[in-house]
Amino acid sequence: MELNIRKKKILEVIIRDYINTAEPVGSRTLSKRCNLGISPATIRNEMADLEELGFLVQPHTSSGRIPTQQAYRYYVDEIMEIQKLEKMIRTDIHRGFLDHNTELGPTMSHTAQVLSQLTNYTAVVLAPRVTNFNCKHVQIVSLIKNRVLMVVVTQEGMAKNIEVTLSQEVDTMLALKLSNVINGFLKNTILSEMSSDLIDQIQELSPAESKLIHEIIPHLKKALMEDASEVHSTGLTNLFNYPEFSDVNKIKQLINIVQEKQVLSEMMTSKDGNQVIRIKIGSENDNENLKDFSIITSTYELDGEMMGAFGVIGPTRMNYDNVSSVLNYIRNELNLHISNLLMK
Amino acid sequence: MELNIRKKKILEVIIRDYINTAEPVGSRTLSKRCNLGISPATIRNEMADLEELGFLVQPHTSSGRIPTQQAYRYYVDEIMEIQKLEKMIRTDIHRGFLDHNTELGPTMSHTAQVLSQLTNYTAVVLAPRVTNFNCKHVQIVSLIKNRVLMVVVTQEGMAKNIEVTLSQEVDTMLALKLSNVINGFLKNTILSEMSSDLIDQIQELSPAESKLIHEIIPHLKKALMEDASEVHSTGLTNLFNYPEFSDVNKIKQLINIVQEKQVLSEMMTSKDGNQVIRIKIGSENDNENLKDFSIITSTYELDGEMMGAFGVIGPTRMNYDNVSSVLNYIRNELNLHISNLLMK
DNA sequence: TATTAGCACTCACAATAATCGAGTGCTAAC
DNA sequence: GTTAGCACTCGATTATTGTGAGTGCTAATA
Repeated sequence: MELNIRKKKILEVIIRDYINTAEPVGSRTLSKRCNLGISPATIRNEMADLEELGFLVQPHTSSGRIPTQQAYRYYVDEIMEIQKLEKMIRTDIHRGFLDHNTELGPTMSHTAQVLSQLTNYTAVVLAPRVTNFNCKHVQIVSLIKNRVLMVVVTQEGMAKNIEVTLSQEVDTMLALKLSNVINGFLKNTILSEMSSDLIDQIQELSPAESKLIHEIIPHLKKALMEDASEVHSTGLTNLFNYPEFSDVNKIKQLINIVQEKQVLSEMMTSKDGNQVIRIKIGSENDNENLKDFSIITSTYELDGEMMGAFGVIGPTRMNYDNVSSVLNYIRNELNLHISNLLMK
Repeated sequence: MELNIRKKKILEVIIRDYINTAEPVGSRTLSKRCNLGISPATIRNEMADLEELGFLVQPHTSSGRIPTQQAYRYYVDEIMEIQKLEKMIRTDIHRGFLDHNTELGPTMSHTAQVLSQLTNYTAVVLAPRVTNFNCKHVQIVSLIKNRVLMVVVTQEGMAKNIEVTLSQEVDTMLALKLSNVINGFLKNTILSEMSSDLIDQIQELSPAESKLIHEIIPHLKKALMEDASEVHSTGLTNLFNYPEFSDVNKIKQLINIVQEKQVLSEMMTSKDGNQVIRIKIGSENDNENLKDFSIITSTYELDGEMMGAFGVIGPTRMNYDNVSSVLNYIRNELNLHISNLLMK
């Protein structure tokens, strides 16, 4: 859908204004704000056209107009240009990361913190995942009697704990031996290909030990399949200040979103073209609870491999420009620091 | 403060009624509800007395009366008796725990789930802590280059991860050796007593290894000092249904409480006499955000040693009877299952 | 033909007034 | 000591009225 230049300009001003004020925009106000030198009457005609085209609606006759989701989509696709962040803010962010890049956990929470602070919306950050594919090393630690902890270490140097109860008691020595067996195996192939048959071929195992390995492997596989990557969220209460969230039900929806970590995680890591910054507006979201929100996400990488995701949840009346700029810069920072952190 | 029997009865009925309805209680309604065969006028006189004594207030002249915090305190101390839960509910809870007692984490989240479901308030559960004192075993796992993971295992068979970056690269073999040194030490004493001098006395270490141990020990001590016990919370949105929480600011307070895990954890584990069920009403709470809430907590033990805590946050107009009964029973269940889980 | 001034009309919102009713305190009788 | 009766209070609800920012339409204008 192509709009003529004037319509485009008018739409832009309306959207910008509504994003700032949350108030329906009328022709008179608009005439002052946009310096096209056209009268309210003309603007009224244009607005009527834009309404017919589906870009605007009136909350009630005789009020100003507000943008539809279609308008936001048009704005994001055709009008908005992602600006570079101000130099000062950039250096601020950069310094902040330098102060928090000692460990993975703190880096993640710091990212969430910065995101919510800079955007004034709710931030969500997904920590890197530990999966079947990047599992490099497994250390089995005896906990007590027949309970053991399996520590899975990835190629990138992340770790994940898996606790299980086995059929037999495992002491420190046995735990060490079991670890060695599994790690010997991991030298040649990935975990998901470790089948029952392959286990039986391992020579050095007593029947009891073999039985234990047979118990352990499925547990490992299962735990690594589950997308249990940590989700950090901050600034939940930021949204409370916006007029559209004075309704308790909206807040309930928001809390439900943030608590359904599984869903959130899947949504943020699913591919969507080759977009670096991914914008989902209102009902473009599959999740029912997100129908009244917009969510802008991005991902961070290590060696070209997607490690995790992060983003911002806000009203559909979101400051798409600013959030996009912020995400864009944070993405670079995160890529930089994660690689420093994990590969150094 | 002692009240005569009639006053006590009247106060009780008012509190019960207000807890149910959240509406100020008037003399007429009351006269019907409590079967003492006294007229509204008499009740009015008694209510005037109770107001003078500080147990009741009127939101405005010519409305019914509502209980003060002092009234709730009196109710909790002098009137309420903790009932045994219904047989059916008890067996339900018990079965639920049997289905979820395979691992510690799930048991904790399940507890939170049950609590919030049975009470309709917000539930908080503190997982057992790993500290200097119960630390039995430390396993050092090489992550990547000079980053290692220290897995601390307690006497009770719980584990905690601590990630650190050291000054030198540590490979698998070295990690094993360092683990052995520390564990050899832990056989005789507790971690907090491992001083610099003692480290220097260990014979089998090369200078480089000694240096690493010198780095590791403070990290361990520090991490175990921090009260970083996991906090599970559920049923945040339960409170939204109560009329006193239609105000967004109240909700903000609640969210702040639940997010300040450190504070919550300290508050719940601090001793308070020998009370099994601890009730804090409104401003009895030190935390500013909790001034408008009541919180009822309890603890669970293993071998007489406090392991963790759990509780419920709700309006001061809370159903103290029911919550106390539930906590009481959950406490027993938790004691039972935790000991099964950790010691079996 | 596109633009604009003018005008009658609409309708949410705020302010004001009227009504209602559950509740009170007080007094006098039981 | 208890209670019936009564005048009174005051928040909540509903009705009424303005107000003003906005509209669409029409006719004049460039």
